[in-house]
Amino acid sequence: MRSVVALGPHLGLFAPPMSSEQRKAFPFSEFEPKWQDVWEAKKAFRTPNPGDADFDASKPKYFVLDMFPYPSGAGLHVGHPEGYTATDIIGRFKKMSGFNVLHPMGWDAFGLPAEQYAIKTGQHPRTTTEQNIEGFRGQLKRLGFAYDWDREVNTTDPGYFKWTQWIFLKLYNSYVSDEGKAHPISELEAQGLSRDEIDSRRLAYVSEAPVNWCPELGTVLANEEVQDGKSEVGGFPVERRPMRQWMLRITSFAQRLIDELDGLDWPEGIKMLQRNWIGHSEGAHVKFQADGIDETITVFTTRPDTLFGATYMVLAPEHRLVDELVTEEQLAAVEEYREKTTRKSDLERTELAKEKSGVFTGAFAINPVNDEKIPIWIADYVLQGYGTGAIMAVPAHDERDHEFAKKFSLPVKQVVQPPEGKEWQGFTDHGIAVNSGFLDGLTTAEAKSTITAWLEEKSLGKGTVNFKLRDWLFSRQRYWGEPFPIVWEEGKHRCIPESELPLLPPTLEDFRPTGTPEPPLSKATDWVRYSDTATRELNTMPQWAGSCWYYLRYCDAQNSERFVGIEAEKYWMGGGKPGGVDLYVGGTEHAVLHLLYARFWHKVLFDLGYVSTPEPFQRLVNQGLIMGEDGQKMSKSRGNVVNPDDVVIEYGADSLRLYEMFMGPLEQVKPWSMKGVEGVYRFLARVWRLVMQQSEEGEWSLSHGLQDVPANKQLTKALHETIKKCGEDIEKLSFNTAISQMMVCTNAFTGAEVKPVSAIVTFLKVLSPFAPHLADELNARIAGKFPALAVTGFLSDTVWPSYDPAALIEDEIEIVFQVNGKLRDKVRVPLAATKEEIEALALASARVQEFMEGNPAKKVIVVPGKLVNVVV
RNA sequence: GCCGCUGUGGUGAAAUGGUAAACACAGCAGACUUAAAAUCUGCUGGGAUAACAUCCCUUACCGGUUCGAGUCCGGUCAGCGGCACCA
Repeated sequence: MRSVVALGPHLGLFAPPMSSEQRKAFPFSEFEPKWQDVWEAKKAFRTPNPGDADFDASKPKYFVLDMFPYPSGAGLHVGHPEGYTATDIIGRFKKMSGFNVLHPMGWDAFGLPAEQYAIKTGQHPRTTTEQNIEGFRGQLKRLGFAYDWDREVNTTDPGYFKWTQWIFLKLYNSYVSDEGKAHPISELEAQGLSRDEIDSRRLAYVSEAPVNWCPELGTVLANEEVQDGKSEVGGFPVERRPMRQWMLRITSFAQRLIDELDGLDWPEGIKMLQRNWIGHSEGAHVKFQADGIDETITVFTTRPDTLFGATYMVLAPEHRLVDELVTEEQLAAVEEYREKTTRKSDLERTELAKEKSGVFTGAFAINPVNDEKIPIWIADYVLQGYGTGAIMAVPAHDERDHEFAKKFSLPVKQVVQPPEGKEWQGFTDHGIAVNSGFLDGLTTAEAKSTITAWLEEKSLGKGTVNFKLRDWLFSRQRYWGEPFPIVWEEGKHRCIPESELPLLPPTLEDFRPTGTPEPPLSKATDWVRYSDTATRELNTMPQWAGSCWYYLRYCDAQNSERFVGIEAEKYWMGGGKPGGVDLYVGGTEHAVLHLLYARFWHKVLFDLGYVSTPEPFQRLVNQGLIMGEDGQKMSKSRGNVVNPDDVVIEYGADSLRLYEMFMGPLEQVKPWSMKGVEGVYRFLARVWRLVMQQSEEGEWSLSHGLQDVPANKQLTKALHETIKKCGEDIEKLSFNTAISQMMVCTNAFTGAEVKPVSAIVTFLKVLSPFAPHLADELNARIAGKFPALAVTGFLSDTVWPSYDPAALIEDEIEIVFQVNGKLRDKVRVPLAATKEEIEALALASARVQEFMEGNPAKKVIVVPGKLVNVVV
């Protein structure tokens, strides 16, 4: 360190520090902002809609979507441009290939972080949100993305959330029919159903169920937002308490949300995550008569075939029948246990999962299949929220029940015969029913259907499908979100008329949480008062609301009459496939939450006839996380965060774009490398020098090597291979291999003395989706001297070049000779050589004969154009 | 524990069942330069050998299918991600 300091002044004396301009291998910092300005001024990426004068209805559409960002104060992260560059390349490529391309951008700007930042800094969230959006937009513009900024959406804009509220009204005023489709609630009114009956069927309804209350954040959270008993945002403890909340009946769509994944081009892994999350599980409800009192307890089981082995029953501590069942002697113990479990957070419950706990209620139930009296226990390993909150315990064939029975010395009775050599205790797989009366000898599958039919016949139970998915807790006690278009009067809710939308949040000086479950909107006393007798709903919607339908708004972002114009929606979301968006790129972190919620809303809108497809997103691709240079996840605390702005200043936007795509497959997790950025930067500089040359004084001018001559055979081949491979690779989102092909092509041209102009212009067209600034700049420079050979206007408006298959064919090809599958010799043969000729050549090869060691060829495999394998 | 994904040079990676390691990074050598940077050229998986000749080995590990396997099938191990008392 000391020597460097000491050297400083010396270097200063003999070598005055070069300006950074001179050190640059090509003047990207001059032309990149210039092109960005020109594109913006000329609206190069404006996308006309059906009905617009310049709309060409004969072209097919391509809707390519990014998961829109949450504009934080920290600004863009290198992870953002990864997906955005991928969609930008695809979008530009599709546009050049004759599609009308919709490639928009917007802001998911409501939500907790903005509100908390505002609280911390004392600014209004509207102010900080606007600042953050400014910052993000500026950063994105400096990367040269081909967005149609006229379609920008912002979830916090009243012109946007008016329609979020409008969709909520649709949910509020809809129910799900027996066929599982959403219908207007007016149908129920026409049937003369009572107010209470109607309210109990709305897709948006009020519930008093226990919810996840986070005192630190001052809000309730959805199950999906709670991880291990802590809030996903901030990691604060979450406790369960009953509160009056708005819920959305997503469970009514559970089966469709599973089934309709089939028609989507999504990664199997993501489909699996959604299926698991929804958690379809087939089984049966079984009714047990309580002994001595007039109550039945219904349990859910996936193994009705083991009913004969049920030796006790367990209810969740919160089960509504516990009070009725508990006996005098057990009352104190039960009370104590329930007290203890409700105090426990979810975190503690799972942490203590290793050790089973529970208490006997003193009551008994009758096993309907054999009239045995079995004890009823309560235990926290049975969850109130799943199934019926009660189980029949079959300790012989269920691990949890087995553990519990051992701890409390409850009887264990075998009812399934495992295959030879397996212990029956704790055997949970399928086998043969034993000790089970009329089920004996049946396989598990047969026993299941037999007992289910028996139960149904006797009205003791029935086959059921149960889901893990719960209804969606849709209200939050915070300020920075969409207010509900709902008012309360005499304890009843009703919606406000659509004409009163958008319902703006009140202007509040103090929007901090109240510290109680009372939402901050309660502080706006004037706003709260809707009429003399009615007050407004005080909760706001969760952040997910705005992102549930933003892709629809992009289709027609300025429409003030409708959430999206009918024609615009039909065109951009249509196309004959289940999903409307042709390509959706984003991170895996949204695999269950956003993607499930958006699908749910979309299906409701579809059923009600507002959109034309049953699914929102046809093809989904998850980009992989970009790790820090140290291979660790990027984070401020590790100090390994790469700021895209710094990369743009040092190497330019094209280098950043190209590097992000060259790192490796889009979907893969991969570490950042500044050396890698330098590598693609050097590649772009080589492309620059194909066209430009530098004088001694450092002035750039058009290269003398550029000449209006046809490319020779070798260069033509390299060029056409590049056109072909890049086109195919872009479709496959295999950008890294497309870029390496462009490098191969560039290396070939660099080696050539004379640079044929029109071939280079064609190459620039291929390069332009990846490095649009450089490509447009070089094309414009070429146009100065060769106006007839260069593209007029922007390369993004030109047509993607086609390749000539004939140019790819070589006169001679290399054939590999193998003996017993091992490479022994290679020869070049004319392309026209026949199979027989090649085989003869192989057998005549000295090397081949040497390794045949005088043995006769048992078999000769000839793969034309590839190889000959001689088997001896 | 269950489910999913991934294992290839020093590194990021590439390879319709057909020449493993394209393209890049790092490294080494050379050209240019007073010198350096930049640029250009060449070499660069491991081993045997006097050898730029030649041979052997090599895609986490074990086995199978095949004329031929990084690729297909079965098993094992490791890493990453998700779910986790879901009855």
